[in-house]
Amino acid sequence: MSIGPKQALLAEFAAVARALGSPKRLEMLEHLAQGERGVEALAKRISLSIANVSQHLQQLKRAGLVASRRDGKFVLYRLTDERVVMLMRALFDVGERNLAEVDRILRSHFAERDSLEPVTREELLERTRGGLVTVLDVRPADEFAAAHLPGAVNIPLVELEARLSELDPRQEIVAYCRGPYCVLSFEAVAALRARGFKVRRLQDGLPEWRAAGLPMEQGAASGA
Amino acid sequence: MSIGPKQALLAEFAAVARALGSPKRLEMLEHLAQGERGVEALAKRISLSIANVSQHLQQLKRAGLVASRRDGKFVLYRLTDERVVMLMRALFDVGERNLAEVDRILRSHFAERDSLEPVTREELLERTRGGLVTVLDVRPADEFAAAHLPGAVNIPLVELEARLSELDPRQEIVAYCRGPYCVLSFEAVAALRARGFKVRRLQDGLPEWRAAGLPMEQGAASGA
DNA sequence: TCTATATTCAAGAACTTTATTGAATGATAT
DNA sequence: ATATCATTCAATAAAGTTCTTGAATATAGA
Repeated sequence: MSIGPKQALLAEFAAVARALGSPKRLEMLEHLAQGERGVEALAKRISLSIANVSQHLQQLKRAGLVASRRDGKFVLYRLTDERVVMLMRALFDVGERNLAEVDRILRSHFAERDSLEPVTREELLERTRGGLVTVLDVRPADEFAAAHLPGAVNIPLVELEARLSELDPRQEIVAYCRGPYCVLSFEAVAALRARGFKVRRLQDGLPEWRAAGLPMEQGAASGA
Repeated sequence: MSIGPKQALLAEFAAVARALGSPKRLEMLEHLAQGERGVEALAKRISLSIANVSQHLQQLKRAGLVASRRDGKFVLYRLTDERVVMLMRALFDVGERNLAEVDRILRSHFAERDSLEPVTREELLERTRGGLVTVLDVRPADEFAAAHLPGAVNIPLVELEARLSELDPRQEIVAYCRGPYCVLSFEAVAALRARGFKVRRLQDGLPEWRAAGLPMEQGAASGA
């Protein structure tokens, strides 16, 4: 008896899941969710050899999670579509709710997590309409330039200490970065709170914002 | 340098993805999505040794995808929550949209698929209110008994040919089974169409209905 | 055409996952 | 207690995955 169409389909879907089944590849996907990246750029960010990154990218491509195009000497990779962001969100969601170990890590490293009460996209949209909030993007400048939330100010986490004066201590700040588990925004909130700022984290990051079809801005300078 | 909290989190999420990365386990999850099952019952349905099924179940459990409870001599497994159904849906969705091979399989085995224009949950809800449709559950009787759509008639696929007289040829029929790729409902639609019935497929199956928080019925006899 | 640069391919060692087998555990009923 | 049945554990061989290394392509510019 040969395998039926159902087993064949499940085998394909399982292959997609397997492509998601490596921490390195998840990290690559999170970076690609910010925008297109070349192989070397990715390799640098996640500290892996170029050949190795290339191989991981082939796997992601075979699984239909990323697509690529050539631009001169470079090959640029990107997520195939927003469905991939949704899939990652669903994966993280299950992990966060059902794995004790995840809970432990979140608690031990992001102690304030519970008290932070993250801001939802809808909430942020309403508040920005009133002009009541500073939206703070703590990702590196190049990622900010590629795309960011409308009116956001960019202060990469590493520069935050040095550029505190750019922030108005009386206005509420909403910080965001790459995604729901991007460490940058957690640390930004911790650092700013310690200095008496009124800060909260955006629940998701830029990719989820984009996947929700909400407007974005491009370019280096903004808001501030 | 030790691994940071981010890598630790991604490692956990990757483990969840890896648990989904086997066709057999996906098949088990689809069955568990219908309701609780014992180890032996599962083993029978997907033709795998009991020991093997048990080991797969341990993996799914470690990944937080299923939970278990003991009932006398039996250990019954179930999905941890509806988030798992959402995750599988997101996975199938990405596969269906982005993998040429999936498209090929769907086309070659379910030629009518495009012409079928599946009925959405919302659409079905509206139509049942008007009493215009026969809702047909083509899953085996025991799965039907565990839970089914309100007012549904149960005719397992294998009995369909013999029980055609139970269906009213003038009324529109909406067939459903275990999930979006459950073969049963595709075949039921094909068989009934060949006999001149007006049939369509429900877009999803029972698990998605449940995950959406819609009402269900239990018990063997119903509707008809 | 030749050279430099970005990426991919190929082969191999270390490690992980899978299916199989048979033994061990845990709960129930005699 | 003992026997019985459902399930899990442990050990193993086969298959698959990961990372590394060095060679092979493909493009751009001289």
